[in-house]
Amino acid sequence: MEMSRDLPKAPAASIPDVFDPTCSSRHALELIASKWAMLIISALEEGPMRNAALMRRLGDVSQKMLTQTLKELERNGLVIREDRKTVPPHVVYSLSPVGRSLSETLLVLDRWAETHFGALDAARERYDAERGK
Amino acid sequence: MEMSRDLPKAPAASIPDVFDPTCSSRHALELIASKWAMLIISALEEGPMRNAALMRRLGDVSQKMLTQTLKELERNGLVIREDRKTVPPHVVYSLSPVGRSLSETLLVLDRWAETHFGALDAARERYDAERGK
DNA sequence: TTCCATAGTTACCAAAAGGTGCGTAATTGC
DNA sequence: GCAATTACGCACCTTTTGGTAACTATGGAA
Repeated sequence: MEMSRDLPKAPAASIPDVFDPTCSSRHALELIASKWAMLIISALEEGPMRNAALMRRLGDVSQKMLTQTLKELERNGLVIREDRKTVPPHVVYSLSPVGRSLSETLLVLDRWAETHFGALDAARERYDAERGK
Repeated sequence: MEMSRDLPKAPAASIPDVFDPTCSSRHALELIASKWAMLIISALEEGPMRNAALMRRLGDVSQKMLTQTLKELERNGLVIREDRKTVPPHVVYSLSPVGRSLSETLLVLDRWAETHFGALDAARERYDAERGK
């Protein structure tokens, strides 16, 4: 426990702040600021799922993006990947506790989208009508 | 109020569902699933701001992306742009009521990121250590 | 006269996101 | 022997995102 006498540059164990570009909470935000990450987390909130089930639930995700996004979420500890190492493959994805804490907020966001998308559509139409086509 | 006798194709005024690729609530989600949109909305929650103030608050956004993102948010009715048409220019951005309803949820997300980014960092380090670096 | 300030725009470029299609492994059922 | 199954990996391509730098307008200050 170093008691350094002067901390000329250190931001004093700086308070976490998403507005601080050097704070890695930014990275956390950018991780979920992705088209598929949000939906995958929300989907897994309904329970553990296999690859094919997730594809069906998300509707139009490509195999590549699903795998890729799941890998990133697993890497960051939000999703748990259980590979039963059988042939044919049997892999089950589920939320970690941290992932579950996030899914609650994301479901609120989903509900916001489902509630207000009409207002957005209307605003967009109005904007495009008067301003540029 | 047309009482059509049969609706063979119409999804019965389908319940809004972010998992439905044809539901424009998807578009609403994707709008905010952007690095800067989330932060801009959160920043404007602190009050109306001018271009320069937003740049300072966000720390590392480029002028181009700030303008571009603000324009999209304005187009979708989340942000209000007030141009006083003076020289030098004086433009004030603020949240619309719909934008404000969103910002509440986004602030929860910000706080989630600020709370859990440490866990994500640790998980990432572990993952990279054992699996491919 | 020349410079500054503000909030842009535009052209140009690099990087990342995202899609399609093909190959793969080992076991089960035909 | 042969096909189907499942969850990928890889190569190739297009689109979107994002960054830098240069240019714009105009009234007031130096």
